[in-house]
Amino acid sequence: MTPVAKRKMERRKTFNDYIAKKQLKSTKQRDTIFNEFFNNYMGKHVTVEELYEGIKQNHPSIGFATVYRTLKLFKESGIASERNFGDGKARYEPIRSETEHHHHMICTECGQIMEFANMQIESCLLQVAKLNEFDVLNHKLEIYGKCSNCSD
Amino acid sequence: MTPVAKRKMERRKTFNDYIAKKQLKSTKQRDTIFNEFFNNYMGKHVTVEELYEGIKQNHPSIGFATVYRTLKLFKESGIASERNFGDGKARYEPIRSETEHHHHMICTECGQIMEFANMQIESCLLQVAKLNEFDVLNHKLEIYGKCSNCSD
DNA sequence: TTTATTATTGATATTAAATATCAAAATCGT
DNA sequence: ACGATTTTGATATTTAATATCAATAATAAA
Ligand SMILES: [Mn+2]
Ligand SMILES: [Mn+2]
Ligand SMILES: [Zn+2]
Ligand SMILES: [Zn+2]
Repeated sequence: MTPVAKRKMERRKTFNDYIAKKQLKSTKQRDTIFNEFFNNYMGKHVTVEELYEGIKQNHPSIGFATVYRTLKLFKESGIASERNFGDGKARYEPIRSETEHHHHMICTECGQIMEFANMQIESCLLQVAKLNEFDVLNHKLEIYGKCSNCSD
Repeated sequence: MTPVAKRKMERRKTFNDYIAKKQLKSTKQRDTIFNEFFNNYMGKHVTVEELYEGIKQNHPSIGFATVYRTLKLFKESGIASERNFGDGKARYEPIRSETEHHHHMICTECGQIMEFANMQIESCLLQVAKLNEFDVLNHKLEIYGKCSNCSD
């Protein structure tokens, strides 16, 4: 089994476990949204509206509210992250592995989003928090500017 | 003259210059809001609503829209920063010096906001950007978690 | 100082994203 | 299959941000 396929199963299990733990129900809609999101938006940062429009193509009966609620569920269960890049719309992205962690550079010109990770920044940050006796739950680092295409 | 008083004059000049350059007008309301904001909210992160409520005490005729627009003007002229800490409300803070730059740790329990600066993080960040040929305009780093009071 | 021009103000309306409501439908343990 | 519980999709509500506009104020010109 490829690592991608393995991760796919893990994610499914995590979600199913969450559903079970919270005494929620498995539904066709949740399945559909799960598949659409994790098959078509890997490495993307999609808004609720965008995902809804995408799903509507093949599943016209699924409502916006259900997509909205299901993405929230993905977030709560730890298989997706919510992001906010300052345009007033929440974005969601699949979490690629249990341990991965990254930040973003957002081109203010063309909207392109680039990802990066940096161990040194992460450890500096934890050190700062420790120094201030601050118990870190999560953090975000965003760089805004122009990508190489747009800064010519 | 104390450094604080000096900075006060600089800020006033920066704002006046901006007003002049953009062919805007000096008004009593802008003066009032300027004084309230820079006298009472140094080191704070105030929402438009909060500042408006504060000003209303002594200046009941000043409207919300004017406070809103004036804070935007402060931002545009470079004497205030707009911040967004994930509660859906924009916050504004006076810029304390031409060169200062800092980030935030936000307690998700009590809402306390702590500031910090870290040169190492800043240089790592610029290095990452350079590597990706990304032209940095600005960036933000926020740490969410529990402050020492709240994590007992 | 009066007048003309242009910008500002404050009240109110609009927008847009997030979230709440609710009756009908679906799920699931028995 | 039944009954309890949750979900769904349509729609309504909320809220912060922003737009509109007639009355007013600030500045420039005469
Ligand atoms: Mn990402
Ligand atoms: Mn600050
Ligand atoms: Zn770009
Ligand atoms: Zn706290």
